[in-house]
Amino acid sequence: MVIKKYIYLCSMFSLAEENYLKAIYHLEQQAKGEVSTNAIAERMDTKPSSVTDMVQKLAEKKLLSYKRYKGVLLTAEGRKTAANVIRKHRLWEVFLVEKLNFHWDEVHEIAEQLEHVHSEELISRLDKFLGSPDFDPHGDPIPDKHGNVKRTEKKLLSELEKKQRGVCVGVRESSSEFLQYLDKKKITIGTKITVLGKEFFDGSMIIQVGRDQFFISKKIGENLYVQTL
Amino acid sequence: MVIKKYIYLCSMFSLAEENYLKAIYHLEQQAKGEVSTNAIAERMDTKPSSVTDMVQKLAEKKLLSYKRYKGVLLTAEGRKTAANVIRKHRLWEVFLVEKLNFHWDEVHEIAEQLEHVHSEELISRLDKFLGSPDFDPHGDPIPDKHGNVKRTEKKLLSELEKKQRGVCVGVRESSSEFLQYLDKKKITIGTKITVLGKEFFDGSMIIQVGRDQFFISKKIGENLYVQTL
DNA sequence: CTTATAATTTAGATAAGGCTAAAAATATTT
DNA sequence: AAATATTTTTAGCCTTATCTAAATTATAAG
Repeated sequence: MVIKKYIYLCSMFSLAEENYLKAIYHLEQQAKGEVSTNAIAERMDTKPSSVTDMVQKLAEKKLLSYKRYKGVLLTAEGRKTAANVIRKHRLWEVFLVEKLNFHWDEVHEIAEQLEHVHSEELISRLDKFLGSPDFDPHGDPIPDKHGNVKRTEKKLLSELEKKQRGVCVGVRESSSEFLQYLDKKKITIGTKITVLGKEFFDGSMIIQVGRDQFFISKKIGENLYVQTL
Repeated sequence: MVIKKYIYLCSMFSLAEENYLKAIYHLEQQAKGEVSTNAIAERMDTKPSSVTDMVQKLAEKKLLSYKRYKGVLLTAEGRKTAANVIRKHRLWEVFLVEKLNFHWDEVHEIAEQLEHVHSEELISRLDKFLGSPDFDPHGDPIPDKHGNVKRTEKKLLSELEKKQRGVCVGVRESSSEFLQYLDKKKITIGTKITVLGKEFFDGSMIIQVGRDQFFISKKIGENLYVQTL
């Protein structure tokens, strides 16, 4: 019965470290370039001073590069580690939705715990059990075991087909009216959009944004860039 | 993104607390009466002084009764909490073996992590998904959601007399070495065993398993539970 | 090109959980 | 019943991950 300690000695990173790496990974994606201490603190609902401490620790472990007052960037090692946590998170989400019939908006916080269970073998078998899915229930891509993510090209929202999902990555027209419209509909960079229906004859669509579902005209769809998921 | 903290606020007990309760629960079973600080320390591979600290904390939370120098006893609340952790552990073990095709001697340490994932709904759905099993892959009973355990009339193989028969229902020691030994001898849950001979002076036995007959030492017989036929 | 503001870091503190060494209580011998 | 041995507890310290408050650096404004 000397098993408990063994587990934690073997798991290379602590829960907190994994959560920091994951947060930084996500922040690096959306805002290319160094990630600021403040941004990390905000995302993790913690204080900037705490972030500084942890970031210094992670820098010592070569998981990221850090220069004071300059922000951080994950190293290859750090990025791979983060991707692996995200891989676990998303695979568990698939499990929860596909096998345990959870609704896709109920699974996040449970997966948030499951992602920290350490066992390569477990994840390998879970992946196989689920049929090696490429996307989680929210449409986010599942990194492979090497931490590589299938990158998708950006398209116009109007190019998506029914049931496809995309993340808003930009606009083609940036008129005030259009941006105000997007604002009203709570669409911004990073917002995930699901196409629920598409009308052939006028190019209009029914889309889902967060929990809201609504109608958009062809003109809207042709002015919004998305990255398919 | 304020989810992380919520989880830990909502989970009433820490990882360490749950592990203590579980250890004390198991110790209460085998050695009726108060459980000593030392016994807990030994089982948890920690120091008696650390146990004293934690035990005082758990006593304040009314999970156990504690008088210094006298040992501890779980309260109804503490016992229920421990049983719930054990329920989760054993359900996950069933999942790992039945669904992910792990071998029964590989699942303990993974379940040791999974048991601390907090979500009543998750366990309820997992239980249903697995067909509400009554026993884990080692033959140990799975407590119900109220913490009640179905007690079975199980004996140690070593308690059987010559010519008696029994079905293997579990193991007392679940070390990897022991489980692998059983595997080599093709003994698993449900295997029928016949005692062909018993040596008084060293407690060894000759048993029949399927068509094979072989010798087992006292130590083997004292770590294998059977239900007499 | 200074000054004001915002972002970031440092210093010192806290809480959880654990450890060592020493003290105190209980058990066991003689 | 006293002496010794064992068990248990106390006291004080360590580490991790967090916080607050104060100091520092960068950035923006005048």
